[in-house]
Amino acid sequence: MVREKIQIKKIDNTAARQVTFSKRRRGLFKKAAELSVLCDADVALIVFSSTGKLFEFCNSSMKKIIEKHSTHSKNLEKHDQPFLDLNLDNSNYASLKKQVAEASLQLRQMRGEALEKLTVEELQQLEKTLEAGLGRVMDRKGAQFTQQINSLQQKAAKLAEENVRLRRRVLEMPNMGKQVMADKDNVVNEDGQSSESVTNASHSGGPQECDDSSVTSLKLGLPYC
Amino acid sequence: MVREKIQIKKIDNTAARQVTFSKRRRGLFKKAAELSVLCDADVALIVFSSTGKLFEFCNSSMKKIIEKHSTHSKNLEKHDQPFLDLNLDNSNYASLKKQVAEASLQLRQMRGEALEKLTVEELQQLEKTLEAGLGRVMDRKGAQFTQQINSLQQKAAKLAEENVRLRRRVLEMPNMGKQVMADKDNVVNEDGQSSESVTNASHSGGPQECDDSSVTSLKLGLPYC
DNA sequence: AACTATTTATAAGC
DNA sequence: TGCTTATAAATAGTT
Repeated sequence: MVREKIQIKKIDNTAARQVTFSKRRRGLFKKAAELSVLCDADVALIVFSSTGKLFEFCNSSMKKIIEKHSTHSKNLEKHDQPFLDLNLDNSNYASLKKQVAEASLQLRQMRGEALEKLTVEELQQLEKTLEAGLGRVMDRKGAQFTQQINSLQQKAAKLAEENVRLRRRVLEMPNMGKQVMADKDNVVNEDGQSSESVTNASHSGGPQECDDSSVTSLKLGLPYC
Repeated sequence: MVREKIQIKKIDNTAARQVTFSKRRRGLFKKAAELSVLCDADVALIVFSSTGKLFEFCNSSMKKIIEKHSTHSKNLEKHDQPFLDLNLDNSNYASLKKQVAEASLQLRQMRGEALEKLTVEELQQLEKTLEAGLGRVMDRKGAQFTQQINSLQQKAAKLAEENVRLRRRVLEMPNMGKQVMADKDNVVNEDGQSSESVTNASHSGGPQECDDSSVTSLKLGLPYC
């Protein structure tokens, strides 16, 4: 990266490797600390040198973060052997309790309860989080509404089409009288949900005028004809 | 580090913080990986974003490294009573996991994540909850501000009172000269936080005119005299 | 460890 | 999110 670009592969020369380890380790830990401060993140960094020496960094409590990490990855794992799991790291049990308590408190605070112990800064942070969440929820709701409206419009369009077809049929058979009734089984029913209004329409009399009143029930309030 | 050098302190702007988090996180993980390869080191890096999202890197097995780390630091920890705790109610373990999962999901949804599976009705409910919570948080914040202001006003009033008393004393003893100095120990110091300005004020000379300049440092910017 | 030429990382802006 | 650019930081090789 400097006097000459290097390949990222194990440095053969032991002395050189140790020097690079020292330099880069310092750089890495500095970056880790900066990230945790700048971005308010929880960072845990554990490094074992090739000689087995331990170096670690954590902006809060290493134990806490490791527990949090365990819980996170546990959620994704399958519960193959719960007993084995328990015996192997029973420390998780206590941490789970803590997590439940912590999550409950957070939930309560987001609902506006148990705010007494929060500082003004924490309240401000909470407010920001809530505003952001609220914004996303409202966006999502809007999207859902839009989707429903689109779906209804499509359905309405199909029904209107079907309606036109039915009316044509009625007009083409001006003398068939009650026969229209027998035809209702042939009505195309796209998805079952609208069958009621469709059959209602075909039930509403035998030969009929092409007046708008027999069609309005299919408009669903949308600008289709 | 670039267009402009930045101070290493929490980035206030949420959007900017997230952008920086993404960029620096990538950089940090790259460096961690390079260190592990170049220097044949064991590296484990766990990062939780401020929104609770987990990012991790490990050149080998996270579990292994954490265990290795535990072994190193376990020399300091005690094992209270892991067996007792477990045996007494291990049936709760699974339910605790469920609770954590449920609470996590709820928290994420309140933060505006994982909304895909929610119906419009659920979204509406969530929105109401968030609005209510936000309202309470803002109320609380306002109350906190009010309280701080009141407390400051009271403190200011007391200081102003004390000031009047001191000035009177000074006026009543026009010929005592340096004696005022010996009186400074009687100055009421409410909480220690303002002692500096108070003592400064009483230090600012012996017998003095009742000019405003000797009082301004006690006004705390509030409309008291 | 110090030096420094160069590569990398990245802050700000779009 | 990704790209660009100007500049700060990191650092490989040398001493």
